[in-house]
Amino acid sequence: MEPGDSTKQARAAAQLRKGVLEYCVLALMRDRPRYGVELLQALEDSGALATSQGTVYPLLSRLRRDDLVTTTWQESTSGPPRRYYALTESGRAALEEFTRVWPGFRDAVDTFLTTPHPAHPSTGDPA
Amino acid sequence: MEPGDSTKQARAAAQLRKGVLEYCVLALMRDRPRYGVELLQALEDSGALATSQGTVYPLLSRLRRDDLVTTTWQESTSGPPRRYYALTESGRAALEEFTRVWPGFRDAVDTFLTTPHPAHPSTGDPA
DNA sequence: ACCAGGTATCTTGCATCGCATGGAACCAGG
DNA sequence: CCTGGTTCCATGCGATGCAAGATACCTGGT
Repeated sequence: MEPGDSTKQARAAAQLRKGVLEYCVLALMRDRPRYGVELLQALEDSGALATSQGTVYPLLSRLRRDDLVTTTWQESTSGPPRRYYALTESGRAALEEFTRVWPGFRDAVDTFLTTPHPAHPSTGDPA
Repeated sequence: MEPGDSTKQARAAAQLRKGVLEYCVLALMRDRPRYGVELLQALEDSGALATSQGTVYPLLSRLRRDDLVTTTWQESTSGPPRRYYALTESGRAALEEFTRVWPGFRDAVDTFLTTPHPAHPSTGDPA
């Protein structure tokens, strides 16, 4: 890790991932079942959401525990068998729910970051 | 709580807030010192980031502990004195850092949610 | 003087989450 | 047999949002 920007950027980005990662993983399974390392690589390719196995596998366990995904073992031509994760109906519903909520959240953050916040015209004492 | 959407929406939104709240609070202090209840109301007004005192005050304590904000007591005309929070240089730097990181993160999530994810053309076994 | 209500701040305990670390299993090739 | 690559998973830590409760100040009514 370079000591220059990695510290602050990593800190901000790490907190940012919280909660969003779950739904990005669900989104990755939307059109096709995926297996662990594949998800890891897709997140890595996105840049801003790169993470580690220690994050993804417990996350996948939670998704399975909550019946958002089902898994099937499938043999591979280049290594041990892979566990493929596919969305259940609940998983698809959760993904759609998040897709509905996300724009409002995103725009709210954008507004906070870009809009000036002068003295509130109708709140606080005018003194 | 209505059993329909509130549960899922609340769940998704709650996880979403994690990590972002800190920087939205810093953003609210960018142009003017703020006090606790004022921040709470501003977040409430935004809709998507509404939260409670039990979230904001520990957050403000952390910001002060990490020297991202300084505080000054100021008397009020309508109640007990207020503790106003103002950005330090570190706090302003952290806010700017987040402002730099946020667009990339936001766009990455947008891409995951809106882009179809068919079989990867250059990854995975071609079988 | 007394008490109720609104304003404002802060603490405690809980559940959850990202992550570093480490380990285990399977397969191919030397 | 043994090394290396691939894939999976569990454990423990630190940080965070949150509900619930406690404390204190000020104003106004009786």
